[in-house]
Amino acid sequence: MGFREDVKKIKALTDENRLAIMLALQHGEKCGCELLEELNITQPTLSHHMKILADSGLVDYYKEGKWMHYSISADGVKDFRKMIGSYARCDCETDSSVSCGCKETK
Amino acid sequence: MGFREDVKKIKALTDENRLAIMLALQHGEKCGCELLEELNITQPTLSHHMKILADSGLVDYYKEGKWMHYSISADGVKDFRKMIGSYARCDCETDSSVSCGCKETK
DNA sequence: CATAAACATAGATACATTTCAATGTATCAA
DNA sequence: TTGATACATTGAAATGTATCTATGTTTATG
Repeated sequence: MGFREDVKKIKALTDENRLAIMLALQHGEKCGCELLEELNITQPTLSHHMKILADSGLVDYYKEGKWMHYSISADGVKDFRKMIGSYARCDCETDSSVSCGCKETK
Repeated sequence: MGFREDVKKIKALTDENRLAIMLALQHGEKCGCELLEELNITQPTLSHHMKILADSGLVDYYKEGKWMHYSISADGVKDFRKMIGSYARCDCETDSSVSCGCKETK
């Protein structure tokens, strides 16, 4: 099975600074230098975190002049929550009209 | 702010074996020795992972004789998804009837 | 062109995580 | 009591991650 990609995506949210960044972007896009002012980290460290968030699909970005503009990806967070829901759920919540996606053993 | 607890919980799902365990428990409880047969890991490694999942609140357990019975915590996964949703969401999804929980700056 | 601002990359350090072998503990059965 | 099963704990090795300083790149401005 291929959980590797899912693990990689979930790891995007396993850092206190990255959680703070997700909240900071929740009301619209910001550039790196704005985020830098809110987070007590250095610029290379921010660059590192933004790369991880962007790679996960949770954050979109575009370059304008010398600025990088970051924002929450609407599709990214939607897909992310759906993926999380496929692991963090129990039988009593299963939608019986939909295949559970697992192979019945025995 | 205290993201530490949330990071700790999210880390519960950042391991391929632990994702496999969550799926394996999705249709009801299992004991450790059953999980051991499905996962190519040693018994101490399983013990390690189950402790992490139990600490996160995603998995419940009880001891019966020499067996540990593990199961998905319905409340645990519900709270987990809610917590994830507080970070993995964008403005366009915000329920306008509810406070966003952030301090308006400027 | 020279300088400054915004960002990326490289390398190093400190720390965390996963895993296993070895060993300990608890429970049950003969 | 002896032995077997299920599970936990300890300690070590390998690997991964977060962070910084130093430096490079790109873009705009004087």
